[in-house]
Order: sequence, then C-alpha cells, then structure tokens
Amino acid sequence: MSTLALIDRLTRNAVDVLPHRELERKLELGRPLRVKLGIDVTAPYVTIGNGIPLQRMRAFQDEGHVGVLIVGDYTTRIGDPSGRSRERPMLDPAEIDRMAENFFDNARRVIDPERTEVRFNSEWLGSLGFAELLRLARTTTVAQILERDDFAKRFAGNVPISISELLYPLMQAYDSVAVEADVELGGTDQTYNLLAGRSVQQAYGLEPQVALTVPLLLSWDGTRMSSSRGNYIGLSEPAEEQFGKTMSIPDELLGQWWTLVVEQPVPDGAAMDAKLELARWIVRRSHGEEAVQAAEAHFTRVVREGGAPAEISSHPLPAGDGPVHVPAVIAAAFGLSTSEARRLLAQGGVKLDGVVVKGLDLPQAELAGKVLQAGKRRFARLVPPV
RNA sequence: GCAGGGGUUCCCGAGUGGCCAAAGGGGGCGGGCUGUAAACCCGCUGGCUCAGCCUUCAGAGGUUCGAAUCCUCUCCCCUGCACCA
Repeated sequence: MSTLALIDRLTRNAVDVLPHRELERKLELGRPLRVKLGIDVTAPYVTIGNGIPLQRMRAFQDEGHVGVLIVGDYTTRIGDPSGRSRERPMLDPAEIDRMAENFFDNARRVIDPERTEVRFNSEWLGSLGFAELLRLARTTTVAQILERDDFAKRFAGNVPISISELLYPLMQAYDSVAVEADVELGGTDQTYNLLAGRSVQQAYGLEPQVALTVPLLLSWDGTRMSSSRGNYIGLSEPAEEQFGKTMSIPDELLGQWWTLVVEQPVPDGAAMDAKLELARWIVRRSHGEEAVQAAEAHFTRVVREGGAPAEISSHPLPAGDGPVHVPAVIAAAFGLSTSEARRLLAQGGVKLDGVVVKGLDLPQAELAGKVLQAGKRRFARLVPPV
C-alpha cells in the first residue's frame, strides 16, 4: 500500500494531525510506532465516544504499531479540570486494579489486545520528586496554560482554577515522555493537552509526538457523549441497552454516527432502517452476532410493541395475609422511593399484567404471579413471599 | 490583611420575616401522539405510615408566636486594593 493510502486509513475522520508531515516521516522509520491514548478509568464503561479514538488505535495496530493505553490512576486524584470535580481521595490498589480490568474489558471490543500495552501513570508520577516536578513545570508558562480554552473561559468568567488543575496538562504530557509516545490520540477537546505533550517531550530531549485528534461524538441529547453525563453507550454494556440507546438517537445524528462509529456512509433508505442497522453494528462489535438477534428481538417486543420482555426478574411480595401496599412493592422492586412510586401510580404508569393499577392497597391474591410494570421499561414478576 | 459581593432543592436561577417544599427555565420521569427518534400536548419532579406529618435554602448558634429571609461566629468562592519571593 502506498504511504498516502496508509496515512489516509490511519487518519480517517481525523480533525487534526499535527504536524501532518511528521506522521509521514515517522511511518517511514520502519519501526512500530507507539500510539498513546488515555481514558478516564473511573467511569463504569468506556463509551462508544471513546471508541472513536480507539478505532484509530486499532487502525495503527492493524499496521503493526503498538497501542499504549494509559490508566490515569495517579491523575485521577486531581480530577479533570473540565469536570471541575474536587480532589479525590487516593484509590486503593485493589480498586484501581478492578477499574483497570474493567477498562481493558471495554477497550478490547475495539482494539487489538495482542498489540496493546496498558500502563498506570502512578508508575512514573508516583515517584516524581518535587525537584522533578519543578523541572516539568518550567517547561511551560502560565500564558501557555491559559491558552487552553476551558481555562481561558473560566479565568475570564471568574470561575476558580486551582494550581493542581493547571498541572493536569503537564502530567498528561509527562505520560508521553514516560512512555515515549510517537503518536497521541484524543478528541478535539484534547488538542491542547496533546500539543503540550509535544513541547514537554522536546524539553526532555525526546522527539515530539504527533497529535491526532478526532471529532467528539454527540449523544441523543445533542451534547458530547461523556461518562459523567450519563448520555453514553458503554462498549461492554449489555446488548439490549446498547440497542435501545442507539435507537434513541435523533435522526439528525445518524450521519455522524455512521461516519464516526461504523466508518461508512449512511445507507440509503429510511432513517429507521439505517438506525436499526447501526444498532446491530454496535451490538455486533461488542457482543457478536447472536447478541444482535436477541437484542433486536427484545427491542421489537418491549419498545415497539409495548410488551413484556422475554425474561423478567422475580420480586417477592411481603409476608402476611393483609392487603399489600402497592407503592412499597413498586419502590422495593425497582429501587424507587415510595413517593416516586405513588406518582407513577397516580399517573397511570403502573400496570399489572398490562392492566393499569388503580388502588393503593390490593389483596395478595390479585398480585401474586402477575407481572408488575412501572413505566415502559421496568418489569418484575411478583411471587408469593418466601 | 483590608474593603465589597456571593454560597438556594439534580443544574441554572428567583425569593430578603408568615400565603415557601420554595417562581421560572433546563434536565429527568409518567401519559398522549408516533416509525425508533425528534417535534408537539398534558401531568409530575424532597421524604414518609401521604387530605396529614417530617427534613431541606453552606455550617453552628441566636432573635421571633413564626426565618431561606434578621443577628453572631465559622467555612468556602469571587472582585478590588495591599503584599509580592
């Protein structure tokens, strides 16, 4: 394959490749390049939004290069500047291990696990002395740090910025020094950090990395998909969830999702069909073909036809022969407050075997064995007390 | 350090002694409509043993029949001035 075609494939969907010629040059070195990506490990899932840069990593891996995933166990303690979270307590090693494992379990749905290195940044940041920190800090000026858009806005808007947050880009940059990254991947929101990596690497006498940024995937609410917003689809999330969530994206986002996620143009025809195909593709990548059929069947049955799912978990009724207090049962079965349960009840959102429930207290005989439904998606089969 | 401005329910943001569980918007939830979605309409959105009761307006005390609203102290944020290795 010609270098041009190769670069074209490696940088598909990229917004920026900085500097462009540098990538070309590095590729001609003939050695495997080290392609770095850092993701927040504290999130329950790696999202399909994070999947976009992961797909780039995969493309590099398919050409023989090495993916380097950074577990920011050390940086996590500071909290991402944009998230504006408070400093978090140090996580214990067992917890970090669990998170890292989960992280990798998600990522492997996209990348090639055989060509991946997973590195914890506490490995080098944890032993960084104050003198070394000062050396790192000297590589950058306040003005440079404040160029970063979110800092600039917060500074202008009198929103507090802590010194530790200002250090965040430097720590991330130092990761690039430590793992000797040739390329760093990230969303366009990471452009600044990726470029900081370049200048810090240079200050440490290393060849600067190439910064490759990809667009941020928008979610169904029109904002960028983010694990902290709850508007995400997790790479290892259950197939049914992935399917349903994909179907709930607005039609307007179909083009973007096909381009960025599937890396194909939207198929011609009805939006509905293109969306179904997209949902199948997403589930297939994470869980395989069988899961696709089950997830689609579930979607058709529960969402389109308003029926009950194939499998419903059981919930025992309270003991005793007296009438059963329905709000309490709903609350217990679905993890709601009884006030929420009462509201659902009052609004006709609660059904028993498909029939809207009216009363607050019902005899056990009228409940046992029936399927309780709260809203469209919550189901539980009521069984006699144990 | 000095002076001033602030901290309200998931978020933004009104409210300056009773009519405040606290306007409005966002988000979320339920119902309707529907091709999933969007749009649109209606309703709900602290908790509970729910026509009543209980706990909330940074924290702790106090004044008052009664406080998110007044006073005192504390914590945190912002602005200006001062300091400036």
